Amino acid sequence: MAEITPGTDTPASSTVPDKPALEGLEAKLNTRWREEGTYAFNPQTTREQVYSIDTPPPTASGSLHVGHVFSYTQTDVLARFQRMRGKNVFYPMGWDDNGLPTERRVQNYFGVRCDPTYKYVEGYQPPEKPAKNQRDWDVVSRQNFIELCEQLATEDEKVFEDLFTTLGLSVDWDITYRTIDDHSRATSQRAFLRDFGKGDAYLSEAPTMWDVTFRTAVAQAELEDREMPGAYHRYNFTAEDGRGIEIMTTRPELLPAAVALVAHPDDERYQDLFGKKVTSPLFGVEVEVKAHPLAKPDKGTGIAMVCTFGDLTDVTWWRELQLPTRAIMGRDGRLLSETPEWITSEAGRANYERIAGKTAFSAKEGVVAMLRENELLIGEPEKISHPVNFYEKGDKPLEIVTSRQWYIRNGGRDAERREELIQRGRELEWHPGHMRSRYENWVEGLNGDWLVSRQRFFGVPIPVWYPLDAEGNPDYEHPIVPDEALLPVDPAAQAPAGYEESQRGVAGGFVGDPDVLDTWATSSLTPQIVGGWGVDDERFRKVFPFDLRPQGHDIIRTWLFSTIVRANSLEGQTPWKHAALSGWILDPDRKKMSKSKGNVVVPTDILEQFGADAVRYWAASAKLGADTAYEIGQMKIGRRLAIKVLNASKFALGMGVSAADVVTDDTSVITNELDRSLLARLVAVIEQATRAFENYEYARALNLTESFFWSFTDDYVELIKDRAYGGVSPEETASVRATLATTLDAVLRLLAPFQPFATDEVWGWWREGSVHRASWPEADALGAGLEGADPEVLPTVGVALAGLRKAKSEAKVKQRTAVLAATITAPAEQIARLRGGLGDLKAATAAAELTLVTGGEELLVSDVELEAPEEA
RNA sequence: GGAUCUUUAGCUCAGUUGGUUAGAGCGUUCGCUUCACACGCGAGAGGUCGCUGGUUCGAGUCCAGUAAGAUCCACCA
Repeated sequence: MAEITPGTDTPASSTVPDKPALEGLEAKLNTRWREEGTYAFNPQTTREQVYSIDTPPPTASGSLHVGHVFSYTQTDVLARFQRMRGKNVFYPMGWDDNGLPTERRVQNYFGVRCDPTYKYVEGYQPPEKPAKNQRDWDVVSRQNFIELCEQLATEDEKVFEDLFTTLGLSVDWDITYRTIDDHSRATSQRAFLRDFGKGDAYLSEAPTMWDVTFRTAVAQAELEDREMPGAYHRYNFTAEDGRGIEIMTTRPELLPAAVALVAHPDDERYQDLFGKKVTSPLFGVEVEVKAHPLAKPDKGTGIAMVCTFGDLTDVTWWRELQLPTRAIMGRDGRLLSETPEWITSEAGRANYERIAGKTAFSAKEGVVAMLRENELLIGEPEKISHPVNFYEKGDKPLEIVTSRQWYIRNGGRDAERREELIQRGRELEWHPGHMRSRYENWVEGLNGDWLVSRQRFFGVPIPVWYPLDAEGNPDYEHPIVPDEALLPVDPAAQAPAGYEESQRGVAGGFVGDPDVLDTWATSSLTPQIVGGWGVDDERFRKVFPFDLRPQGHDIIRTWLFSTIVRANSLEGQTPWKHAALSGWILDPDRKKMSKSKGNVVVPTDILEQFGADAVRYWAASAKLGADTAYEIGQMKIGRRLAIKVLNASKFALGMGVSAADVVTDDTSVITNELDRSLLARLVAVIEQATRAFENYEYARALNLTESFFWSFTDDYVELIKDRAYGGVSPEETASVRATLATTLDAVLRLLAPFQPFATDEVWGWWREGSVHRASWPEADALGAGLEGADPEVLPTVGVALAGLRKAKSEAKVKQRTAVLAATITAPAEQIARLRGGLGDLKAATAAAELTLVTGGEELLVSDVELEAPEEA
């Protein structure tokens, strides 16, 4: 963290080129930064010195997206600010290679399939070319599959690392992790076992949302609604007195699974039926009529058919009314092929056989056909469109099946814990603040604990075994857990302590839990994984709780929430101090960019086309949380700014400006009023930009700095050229040089978080080291040295300058055309300011005579006499 | 059904605790090869701040209502 002492004349690392350009800066400076360890975390540190970032690990097997560029730039800008403020920034990078996307990619890439019951093969080599037919794929053990994943991930990660370095992320590339590597698996399993030890993780047999394609249970956080066509079907149940009780349902195929009819307790129509039996049509099964306040009298006929299970309301009724379980939906999404024993009538059993083994869709057609044949259907089905639950990665509606699953307590079944988690959310500073309400909405809407077991093969195995009793039945009440020192383990491949592998599946032996953990069960531990929880306590204490969690607002309910759940359970606190929520990238039509819409922009192309500083400018112009249009125009502006930085710096340094001219507090050399005015404005910009950054409003800091910089180049630099070239006096030249040096020094620092390449390139022309290791500019000392300086001199002279330029523009002559005479009328105060820059104004406009007149309400330039145009 | 955000120039957006005549860039129009920059420079046109009320000496800004768009959550018979 060597900071250059301002004023020392140190050798520059490169010279000012004749034609400064952005091309090639990314490669050149990235090499230097890596060699010099510019962004390395210093482990010799105190917690107070550290600013730690819990960076989102991108899915390395996914495709590069312009959204990556957008959100990661926003984080990087904040990281660079903190680093310049003297923080020891802990900015690692992780790769999320745990989960379905990687599973699929590894399968297709190598032509292999994972079967956890297979034995590990040392030195396994996948087929040279993947077999075309999936049936011919190699079948490998979980450990071999994980190794293949790591192998492929290494290649995929290289692509991301290249993108991120080209983009200029100031990540410490020596600190990386993968969510499927040994350390992450061990951390995930250790955390799971700790939760289990405390009773925060538990095993339970219960109805769960089930994806019939992937054949796995899914959690509430992975659900999404999709609007689907459906139809209301009406038919009668038969009461004891022979009366028909009409019900309305969208799922007639579940009629064989009916367990009750439910109406509202106050519904007068059904008072006499409560407690009575009714019989289902077609299947002749008796069910009881029950009362429950969740039944809505105005919905359908006011009385609902409860099945096990059609939807989550059925689950509630089943639980609260202690209804029998009559499951007919298999885990493959087909009705059970065995006729259920509760259907006893001959006709009922014959009817069931007609739909046995069919998919939900075909069974529905079958039941409706039977209802029609028997003239039991009341009216025609009424077509509707209604929301249906889907697994976010699935393409068939979810079913509800009963299965034994692992859960982690998340407040979904416990008001006290829910309140605690809401409280944790309030301890966190949200940027922007309104994102907190999304978190609270989610927590308040939880309808159960977090289901973490998945019936998949690839992932972090659930680290438990079950003893088998004398009959060979697993004892789920007493799982066998491994010693933490042995983690990570694979219960499908390893025997628990005290058992031999030969006892697997044998009565009196053991069986491994076949499932893996939900990918979020590992992703929720990124602070623990990268912080070295449990293996490097010293580091963990220095980085946890993290200062910043940057992420997209779409994953508040998953990543952000689950991370809080784990930290709350494991550490009893909020895992971070600040959460920065990035917005979406929208295409120019204001639609979310996505692969399926075919409107994805490849980020490497735009980096190539505009340069990293330009692309970063676009990303950093958007506030946190703001969904932002993908806009090439902003990148062009960013590119223009970066080029301007190079050229304006070239000009200033060409005036003989050097590091020795930079002023920090002793401003005695700066005697000119215009110069003092510029610096007074600079001080204000530093103050405001710093405050904005402290509030995570980097876009505002950029805006302030940029505006100042353009007025510096367009007005100030144009005004002072004559003095800078030495056209007035040595004192005036010294004043200008000190002002140029001080301004350039500060502007480079202010822009460094946004445009790290152009600013560091210029830094190398006249300073030592990297601007990214220089300190953030301080306003106080400089401001004190400028006491009495009038910040309004420059803009007032600027108005006069514009007036004279306008006269030339209207006359359609060159700007360097001489002004023979002109009158400037203004109130006394402005006339006084004008005098401070009158010499520069005359020189810049080639004016021979400017008459100042006190009067009027605003500054007016009049009676401009211009030199006659030259002969062509 | 609950919650949140957005609405300012043709476009993309600033506008901090209410304070003179509402800003920027792009685009557009008219000019200029000015010795840092044609990947440039200068100048101009362009807005009753979604709408209706209210508070106030004063409202783009605060309050209430309303419209349109977007998002999150819940519901899913």
